[in-house]
Amino acid sequence: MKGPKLETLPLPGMQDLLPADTHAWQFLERAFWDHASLYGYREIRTPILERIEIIDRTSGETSDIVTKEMFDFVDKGERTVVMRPELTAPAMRAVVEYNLCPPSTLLRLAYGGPFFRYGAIQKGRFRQAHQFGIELIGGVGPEADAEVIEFTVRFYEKLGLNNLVVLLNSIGRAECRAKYETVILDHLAPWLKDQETEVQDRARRNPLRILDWKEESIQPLLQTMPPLTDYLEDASKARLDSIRQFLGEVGVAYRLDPSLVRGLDYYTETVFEIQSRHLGAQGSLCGGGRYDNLLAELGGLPTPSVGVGIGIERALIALEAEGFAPLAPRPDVFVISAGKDARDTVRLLTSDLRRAGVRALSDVDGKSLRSQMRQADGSGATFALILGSDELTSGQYQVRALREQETFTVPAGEVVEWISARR
RNA sequence: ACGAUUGUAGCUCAGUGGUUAGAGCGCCUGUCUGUGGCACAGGAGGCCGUGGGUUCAAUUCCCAUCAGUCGUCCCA
Repeated sequence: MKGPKLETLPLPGMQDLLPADTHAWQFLERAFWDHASLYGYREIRTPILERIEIIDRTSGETSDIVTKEMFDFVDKGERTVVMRPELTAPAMRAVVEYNLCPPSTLLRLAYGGPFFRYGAIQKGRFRQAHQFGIELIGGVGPEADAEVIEFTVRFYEKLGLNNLVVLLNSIGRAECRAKYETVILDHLAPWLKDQETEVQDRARRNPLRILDWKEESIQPLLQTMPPLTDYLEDASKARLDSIRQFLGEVGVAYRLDPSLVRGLDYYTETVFEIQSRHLGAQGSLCGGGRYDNLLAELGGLPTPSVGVGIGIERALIALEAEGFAPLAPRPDVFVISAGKDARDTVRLLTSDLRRAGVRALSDVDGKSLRSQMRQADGSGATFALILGSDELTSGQYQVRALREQETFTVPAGEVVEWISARR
């Protein structure tokens, strides 16, 4: 029943995480959840599939993510569904549905999981990627923005990531942004006239994103354009100033970047991003900001909120560049049978050791003593416990300390405790 | 989407228009009747990414395709 050879590679942009990789992931996951609990953030888990409207309405119909990077399809119930391209909107959908954040309350949510974007693939960019995130929902004050930013910076500090740059900006509230967008278009009108219609469309669809454009010919114009800061409402300016003050007070370094905008349309006022010098083109490790209108967009009560998404793959790439190499857990003992007589005892003793909380391995194939010693060595076990007919009759077991190359004799009845104490 | 580059052993990579395609590392067995790393010897393991074309002959040359990597765009 052998057909043509199956393609066993994962789909483009998808990754298998092998045992050699998952240890670093587990390390990162533990670090994140420890950190989240320190700040009082509690986990929420939502489905990977979402109704497409949830994403359309929130991410912005003009964003790249919605227009060309959606993993969407029609399910058997003829619903158009999408593999979530980010985690904030789904979490907020749940907040609305279960009214998790009634008026005048504060809600701290954390999450971690996969998201999907059908985009180009390169270093640090996948079609299935993973992120952690937190959302501080119902927080109006600039303290909320500062808390989320500091949370993120401290998380990276704990991981041992240095060489980070925190970029900070305010893109204002909707009214102010609308005003500024006409300023942008006016300023660029002479230049835009000579561009292809595709470029003109792109500009009109979302003028703010022009700040981000990398085209050479537009750079001089961007230089002379009045900054968005000039058009911010007083309240937005005051918020930005307070955030800067709060970050300064706790020693979080940042850089104001007036050209920082985000790819998702739901942000208001505060936006920030943290970059690593290690990643080059994909320098952004995480991105976040304030989204005061998102809950209302989803049909909930207007609820000011701020959050961040932290890319797991990118954190790992940055960690690796810093020389981070997590140690795989090693067995405490490898139990070896010298000759067939001891196999039963080996099996039972291994079971006893494990039940006592000792990481114990043994051979399952009746291999030679030498082979078992090699397995023990290769496993990185601290001890090799050797059982043969001599040991069975004398009741004195031999325990070999593989690193120290010393052999101890331990009475059979005490061997579990002996190893347990020394592992 | 576009551009560059690469697909040969489990891994890293040589190599050739012509019989059985190689190395290092790793793996297995033995030298060593009950003690690992070191050394030595032996061994297993390849539709040379896939499909087509040129040719007496293709892993090698050509085309296509799929996939990886890197970059542009954008982002986590």
